Amino acid sequence: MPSGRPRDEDARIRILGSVVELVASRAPGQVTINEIARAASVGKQTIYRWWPSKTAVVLDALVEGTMKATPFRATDDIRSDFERHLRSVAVLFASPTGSVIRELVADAQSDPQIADEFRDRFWAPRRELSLDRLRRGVDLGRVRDDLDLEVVLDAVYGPMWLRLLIGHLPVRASDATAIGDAVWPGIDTGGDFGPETR
Amino acid sequence: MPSGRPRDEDARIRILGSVVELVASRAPGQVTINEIARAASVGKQTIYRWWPSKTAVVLDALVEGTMKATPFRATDDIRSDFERHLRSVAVLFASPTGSVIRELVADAQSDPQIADEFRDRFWAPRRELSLDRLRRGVDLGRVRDDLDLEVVLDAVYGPMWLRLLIGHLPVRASDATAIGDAVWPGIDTGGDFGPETR
Amino acid sequence: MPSGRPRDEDARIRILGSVVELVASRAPGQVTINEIARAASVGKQTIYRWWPSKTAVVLDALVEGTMKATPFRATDDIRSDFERHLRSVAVLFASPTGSVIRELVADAQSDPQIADEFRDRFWAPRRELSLDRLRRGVDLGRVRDDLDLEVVLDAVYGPMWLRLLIGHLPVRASDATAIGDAVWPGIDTGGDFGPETR
Amino acid sequence: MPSGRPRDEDARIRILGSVVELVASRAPGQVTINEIARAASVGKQTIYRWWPSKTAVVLDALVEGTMKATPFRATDDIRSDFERHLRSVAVLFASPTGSVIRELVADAQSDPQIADEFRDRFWAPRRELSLDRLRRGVDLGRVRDDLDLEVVLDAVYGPMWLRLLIGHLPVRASDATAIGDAVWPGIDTGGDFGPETR
DNA sequence: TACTAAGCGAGACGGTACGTCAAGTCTTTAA
DNA sequence: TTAAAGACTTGACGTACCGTCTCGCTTAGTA
Repeated sequence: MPSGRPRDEDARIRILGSVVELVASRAPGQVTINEIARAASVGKQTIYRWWPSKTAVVLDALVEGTMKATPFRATDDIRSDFERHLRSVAVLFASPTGSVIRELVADAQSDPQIADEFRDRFWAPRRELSLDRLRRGVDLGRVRDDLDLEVVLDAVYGPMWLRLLIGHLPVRASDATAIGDAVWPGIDTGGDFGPETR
Repeated sequence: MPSGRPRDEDARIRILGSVVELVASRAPGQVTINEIARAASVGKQTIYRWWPSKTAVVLDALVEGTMKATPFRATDDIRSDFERHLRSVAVLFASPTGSVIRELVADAQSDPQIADEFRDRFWAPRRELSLDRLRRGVDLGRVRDDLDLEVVLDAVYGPMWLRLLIGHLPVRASDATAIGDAVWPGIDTGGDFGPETR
Repeated sequence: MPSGRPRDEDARIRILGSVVELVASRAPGQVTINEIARAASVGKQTIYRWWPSKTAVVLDALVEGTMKATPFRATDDIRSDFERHLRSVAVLFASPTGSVIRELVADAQSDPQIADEFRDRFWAPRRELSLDRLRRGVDLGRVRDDLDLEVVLDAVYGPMWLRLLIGHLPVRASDATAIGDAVWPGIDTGGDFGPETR
Repeated sequence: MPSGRPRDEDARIRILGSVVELVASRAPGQVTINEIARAASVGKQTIYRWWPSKTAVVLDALVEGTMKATPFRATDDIRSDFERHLRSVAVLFASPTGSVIRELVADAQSDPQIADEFRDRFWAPRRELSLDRLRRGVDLGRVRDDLDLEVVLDAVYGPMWLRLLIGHLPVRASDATAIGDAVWPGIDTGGDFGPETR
């Protein structure tokens, strides 16, 4: 039985909220721990008690805030499911959360531990969902079964991620269709199974 | 006619060399200007005299060091040209230069000016070459003409870049073929024009 | 031959000056390094580059500022020399420097190294002068030669120091005479040698 | 009639005991409230419920622990009484309590309130006893009646206090005699009244 | 051959944020 | 209501880098 004052759950929420707010309000990487603490009306020590670094807080804020932001609709029209998902990814990337992700990927370059956690807690769960959907397509006989599915996913989501991180082009929900147009014909079996047909 | 002592070209070379060496030797983003200066046996001021910031040095080191590292072979077998190029990209990303690129993309997230310069000096020139190759394919009638070519390029190079930046999978030259297998069938016109045929 | 930018002597002077000013302006021990740095228009690092701790700065400020504040007049009238010296000590203790000394003695209680330095650099030189004067009195046959001179000095200066540190009574220059009246008759040989006589 | 759980008297004793123990075991001023609480197996709040600050606890520990440690023998041999007292003071200063006193005097330099309390509760009661003894000597005609008795006491006890606080010489019981030798001849009336004579 | 102008290595400078530490307060459960 | 436990806010600490500055010295071109 734990004794002593329990962790202040409200403080935790205020901290994560302030992180998203601050990261979105300026260039990522320009947010300081002091600012977060002040914005959340919290002592710096309270942050360091529960997170090992600023980036760890940002990661928590990201994971917590986007757990259900990009759901996958599961129909038998796999391509359509993906395009729909791509659209929700685009919306997410264009939102303040997009800045949080950029900040995090940047920090992950210099901290392998953050990189691991980012992949485990943010990337992998989403990836798994996409992979499931793709495998379902293979099972249905609508997606080729001779492909490296990891490569397929990288090709499908690559455009969105690259534009977020490189910035050579804007991230637009409307590109979801263009991605489908470019990638899907090479992916599907070409069979005519009704709703899958185009 | 300029008087005074001329710029020490050797110092410039030592600086750019030390940058690559140091960035490769540890987690990117952990390299300090002081270390670079010390490693290059150079005063810090000499760096700031010629570059506005540490990241600018890194960018120069990158541009200088990769000017000819990923050449594009130009044949009429477009797919083959791309796969060959992808292989050279993989080799580059796996080399110390890969770390330099990661460092730079990380820094670009927080500094729009760096982002601009990175795109102008590193990304765009390569992109242009790829785009030219792709347009040539369209002209030859071997690549579909109804596609958003930017999206196609993002899909083709996305896997390599994503693996470099996210690290969910290793960057391997052998994946070049898998990328071709997954993406190309949706790109080409399916016509039988000889060398292009598969 | 030293290379690099030389130490900024003006900064050193500003720092020591600000220390005295700040220590005098409030309760000793309430002065922070940040305040000193700000008041001296100096980076905190500049302080830490040259002194290991705040207290070391305070000690330097004290030693530097009082090197000649309490001179000893050397006549053959030993008692008179001491009373004069006691008066200058009282004046020193009542000045801002008094606060600096209190701060320093306080810090010395918790840091043996500071205590050593304080004794070596502030206490001992003054003590030596007093001891010399007293020995001269012995040589002249006007001060008893059967006494522990260290004890005598502690008894002579004890009242001033105790009042500075304990604060049970004010430090007044006029007490110099009272101290002479109380202690001297037990110290001198009682002989009548002219100016020494009372 | 008070309800609720009664104050734990044992906790109070454990706290004061731990303070003395801890202050003696390291450089004074390095003891934290957390350590005291832990050593006394007590919650920090229990300390703050009964004392306003850490230093107040230390003061209580001092006053409580030394209430009868330096008694004054009252005979008609005033000098002898003082020397005996000086010896007990030396013993006290050399004991763990000496460290407590040093800590307290140090803290008193930066906190006038602590300084007041220290003087009221520790210094003044002892001082009053000494003063009484000295006045008795005046009444007996064995101590000069033309002296500032406060100055006399500062001169008599100064050596012990100075050595405790400055540390230029050790505090030794044997110095009590040397102090008597140096100071007393100037204090007494020189008359031959039997036991007082030397 | 001197003089002038700029570059050079070195390292101190003012400044900002960091992550740690202790003080004193608050909030829980148990007695 | 008090106690132990321990989380809380606050604010100073000492460190690390940044980008700028100043020193003595070097390396050209100009006079």
